[in-house]
Amino acid sequence: MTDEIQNENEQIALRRAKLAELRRQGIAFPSDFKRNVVAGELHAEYGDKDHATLDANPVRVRAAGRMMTRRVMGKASFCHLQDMSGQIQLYLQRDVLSSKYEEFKKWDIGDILGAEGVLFKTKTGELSVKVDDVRLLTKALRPLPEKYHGLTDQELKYRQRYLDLIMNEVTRKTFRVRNEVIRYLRAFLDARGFLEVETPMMQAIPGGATARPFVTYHQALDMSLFLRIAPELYLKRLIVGGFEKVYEINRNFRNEGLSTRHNPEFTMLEFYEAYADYHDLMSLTEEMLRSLAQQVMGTATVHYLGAEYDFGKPFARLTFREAILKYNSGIRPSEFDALTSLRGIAERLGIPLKDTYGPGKIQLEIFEKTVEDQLKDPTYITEYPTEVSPLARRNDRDPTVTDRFELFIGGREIANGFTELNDAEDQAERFRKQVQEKEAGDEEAMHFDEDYIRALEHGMPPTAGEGIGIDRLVMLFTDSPSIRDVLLFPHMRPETGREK
RNA sequence: GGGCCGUUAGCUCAGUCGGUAGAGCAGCUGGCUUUUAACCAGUUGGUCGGUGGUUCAAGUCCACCACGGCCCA
Repeated sequence: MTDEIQNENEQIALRRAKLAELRRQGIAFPSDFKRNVVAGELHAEYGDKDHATLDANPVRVRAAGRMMTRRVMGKASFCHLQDMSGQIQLYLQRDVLSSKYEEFKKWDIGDILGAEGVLFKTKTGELSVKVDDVRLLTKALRPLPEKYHGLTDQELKYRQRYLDLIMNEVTRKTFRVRNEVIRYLRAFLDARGFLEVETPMMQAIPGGATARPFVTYHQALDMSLFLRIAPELYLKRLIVGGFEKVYEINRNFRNEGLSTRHNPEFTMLEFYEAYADYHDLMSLTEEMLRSLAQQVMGTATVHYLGAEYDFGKPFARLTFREAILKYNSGIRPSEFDALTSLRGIAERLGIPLKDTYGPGKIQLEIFEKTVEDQLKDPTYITEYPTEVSPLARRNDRDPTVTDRFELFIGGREIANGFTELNDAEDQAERFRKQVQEKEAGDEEAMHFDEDYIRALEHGMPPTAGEGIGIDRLVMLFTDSPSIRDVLLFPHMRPETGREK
């Protein structure tokens, strides 16, 4: 503690001294100031009133917020208060405030103030409060970043998000949009009779996706538990139970590397509808995203990293096979299915393969390497190989592919959906195959979930289900290059004694 | 995991050929009763990310490490 104080810079030391004086006076952290307006309301209601009108009809207001700027001109001063809705300027005069004006001059940028007065317009036409009473509500001990450039250091923006939020309107906007996106998706599904549910985040058997899970430990039960990689198998148990339309918006956890597109915890929307198939979900998703863009952006055209995506047009549709052949002129249709020719293609493309890979897995690797990032405009890819779709229903015409689709926008996977596999015996067979792959060393392969098979044996109606990555969707709608920009507190490595 | 770039005052950034650290904002002192990147005058503030090395001398050159950014796998 002593060390900390000695190491602190002089600005902090000075602010601590000012706080100590407030404590002596017994007015350090008051809680009784009640505001009756926020800045945004004032601008909306009185922003267009002229000076004479405001003078003739005085409007008394009590506002509170963080002091962001300050201009002291001897016997009068201006400052801006910032609250959740915006900023309002205060005008303070010594002749009006007397000793409180001298107090005000000791306060610092970053302090939280409460002020009372009447609205007026300055010479330059800015709506302001002519203050006749003002109090310091919270002393800030640390100085804010520079007023003009603000906080621009990416690392500080992520690690000290509170500062980023204080200083950057763009950041505040991003997280408001995130909230709007989620609210809209809820409303969209609620309006169509879907029931929002919550299923376990800690699971004894992680399932519903191919990914490496985090492991945690339950003391009382003396057992390992996994943080979920997907809610899928629980949501389908609810379909078996008769909740025929369900959805969940919640966190998934995957034990993989960090990148501009991956955070260890991320938010997914998953929804399931009985008596629907994957074609129904493609239509529903298209409608959902089109109206979401319209609602959140006010237009169906989304601008992302310099490109433009029109959600108003019908989304393109290609089968998985068509897509690979379209973007690989060197691959002949006759080479597409046989393991040996596929291995040759992968080798030419420099894709490392494991012995356990079947044709479907190799096709998927080729797809990810050569097709995915070219799918800029909203595009559905359908009929993924059965080998890499262990929870999806087989296609009636071709059992080596499934009734599945993924949606790509801007070269990134946004959604993944399929007609669910409701054949308990086929599902058990697929699980056994996954277990074999796990035993062969694939840490992402699935476990055998006996209770899930038992649930299917009770009969699950024909059902379609889908997952939509909320973070990636929000990245699109906020023009954010990194997933970290749309997570309030993205995962960062510890600072390790570099505290500033 | 690999490559490239970055880390200097609270914040935003300069720093030449290796010669002992600079600006703007913020802060402090004084002036200023409609300012708004307020203005005018003066002024404080540094473990140059860390450790080691080369050198008479390192913010600067070298090695390793930490954290971050971008690209690739």
